[in-house]
Formats: sequence, C-alpha cells, structure tokens
Amino acid sequence: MEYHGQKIEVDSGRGREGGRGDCNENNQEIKEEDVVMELRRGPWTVEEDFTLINFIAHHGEGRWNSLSRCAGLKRTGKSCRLRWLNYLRPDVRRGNITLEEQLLILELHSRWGNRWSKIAQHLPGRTDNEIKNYWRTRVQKHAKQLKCDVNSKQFKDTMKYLWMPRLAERIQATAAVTSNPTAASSSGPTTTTTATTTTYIQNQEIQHPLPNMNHHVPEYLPIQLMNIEKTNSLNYSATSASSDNYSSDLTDGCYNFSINQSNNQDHSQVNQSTNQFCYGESTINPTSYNFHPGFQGFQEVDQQNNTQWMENPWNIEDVCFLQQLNNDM
DNA sequence: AACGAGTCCAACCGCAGGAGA
DNA sequence: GTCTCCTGCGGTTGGACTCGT
Repeated sequence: MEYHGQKIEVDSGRGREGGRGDCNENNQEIKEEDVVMELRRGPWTVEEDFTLINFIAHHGEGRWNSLSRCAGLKRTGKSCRLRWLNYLRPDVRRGNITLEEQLLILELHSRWGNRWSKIAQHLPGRTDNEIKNYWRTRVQKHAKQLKCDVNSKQFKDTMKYLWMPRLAERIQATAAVTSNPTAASSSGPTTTTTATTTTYIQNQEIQHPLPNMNHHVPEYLPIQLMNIEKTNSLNYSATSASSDNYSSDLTDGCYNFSINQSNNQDHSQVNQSTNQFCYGESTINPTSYNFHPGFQGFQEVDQQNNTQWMENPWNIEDVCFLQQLNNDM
C-alpha cells in the first residue's frame, strides 16, 4: 500500500498542542521542537491502523492530538479521529446503502438539510462521510442530470413525491420477496432490480463475530479488537441479503406516500418485521403509502419492459414529473 | 490491450464552537 | 474577558477503480 509522506510544519494556530497535560511516549511534556515534526498524510498503512486500534483498545478514544503522539503515530489528531470514526470503529457498517437507509436519508435530508452528522446518528453504523458521499454521488448526480438545482422546490418535490414513494414501494416488494420468495419471483419489478448493483466494493465481506453485525471490514482487523467495548445496542437487522444486492439508485415505484406522526420514538431504529422506520418524532411506514393513480402507467411500463426501465430508470419519468410541477406552479 | 471518461470513497481542509488556562 | 487549543462538522479533492469504446 502506498502513502505519501510529506514534511509539513504545524501552523501556530489550530493543531498545535500543549497545555493540557499532553505527553509523549515517556509521559513528558511536549517540547517546542516537537511541534515541527514530520507528519504522514495520505492513505493509512496497515501498521498505522494496528497502532491506532491497539492504542484505543488500551486507552480509549478522545484527546486525539495527544493520542496521536502518545501512540507514536505521525498523524494529526484530526486524521486519527477521522480514521477511527469513519473506518476502524468496530460498529462501522460498510457496503451498499440499503433501500431503507436511502429512504431515511432522503427524508432526514429534506428535514435537516446537509446536517450529515445529525442524519448519520439515525443510521446506525453509517458515518456522516458515507452519507455525504452517497448524497453527492447519487442524489446530486440525479439533480444535475435533471438540470435542476438540488435545493430547488421542484427537486425536493421530486424526491418527496417520486423517489421516496419509489423506494417505499421497493422496500415493500423486497419484504415480499423475503417473506415469500417463490410467489415474488414470478412477477413484479423487484425481481430484476439487481441489474445495476454497484460493483465498487473494496473490502472483503467477512463474518462479524457479533450477531447481526455482518459488514465490510478490513480483512486484517483482528477479531478480538473488533469486540472492544461493544455492547451492540444497535439494531443491524435491516440488511437482508436480497436488499443489499439492490441497486443504490433511486428507481422504481410509483406511489404517493404519507408520513404517520408518532411521538414515542426517541431514537432511530428500523424494525424489520414491520418495515417501519422510526426516527425522532416521525414514523415512515411503507405499508401506508397510498397508491397514486397518476403514475400507474409508469408502473405498467416498468413491468412490461423491465430492462429498458432499469437501464434508464428515472430520466423520462422524472423529467415528466418536473414538467408537471412547473405547470402546476 | 490501451485509453479516456465516469464513479466512488477515503482523506484532507477550513471554519466554528467549546473548554481550559 | 481573552487567548489558545481541541473537537467536530461540512465542503472539497485526489486517486483507485470500473466501464465503455
């Protein structure tokens, strides 16, 4: 694995250490000459990962700048924190964003905007970085292709009345496949939706030692370290094998939807048995999405011509939808 | 097989807010 | 109250990878 070493001077402002009991390997105060040091940048090496994991296993996380020095890592504290939170943490969940997660992201983004960390709090195991990347690469791409500002009302309405109902419909269909595979395999759009499954998977998928925590992790991570301080209070059961194989694109489904209000949910969770997504005060229940007759025709076209639909899943319909919105305005 | 375009994601950067001296 | 430093957040970018020609 290659990395780019680079000598940089830590500026006199942020990033400079001292004054809070910082220590070096000998528990001594950091001296001035240590401020200017050779810092690594770029991709992390396996050795660095091990060092960071082991140090956190013994000393816990936090105080990232001093942690970096005490661990002997030639990285900034920010870099260590980012590496840990986004990649090395035991409960980081990797792999495709599921349909359920997509729906949740769309809904939460419509509510909070680019508050990625806040949105990430409601998707167990997902990092703000991952959600941000998903939004930029998928959602904003669609907006760009639609020649539509991602912050415009038209685009938000398209998300709300077209993509989110599509996702909800597909989630329902997925649940049907899971619960009754033989019946579901005979017809319906969801039987062919694996066509655009992303092939961009960097890490091997290995079995996580904890129940319901199967995700992509670096293969060199020692199992015992992955168990550090894990109480596994998070519910990961939403990812069924079939839904993980589905495309990450916002496709299919032609239904209107409604959001049921509920006041008894403090934390996000996904209840697989009911396919109900709870976050904060609201509940999205795909089973409550009402059929929208105006889009029935697209559904029929989809079923008659699956291949064409999946190859170009949103262009025609979304453009029509945007035109319709413009006409209504 | 080679090349270019597009996609995806890990990592970096700057900024803001908070905490301690 | 002010200064310094740490942490966390959102935006951006570089490069690895895939795919089409």
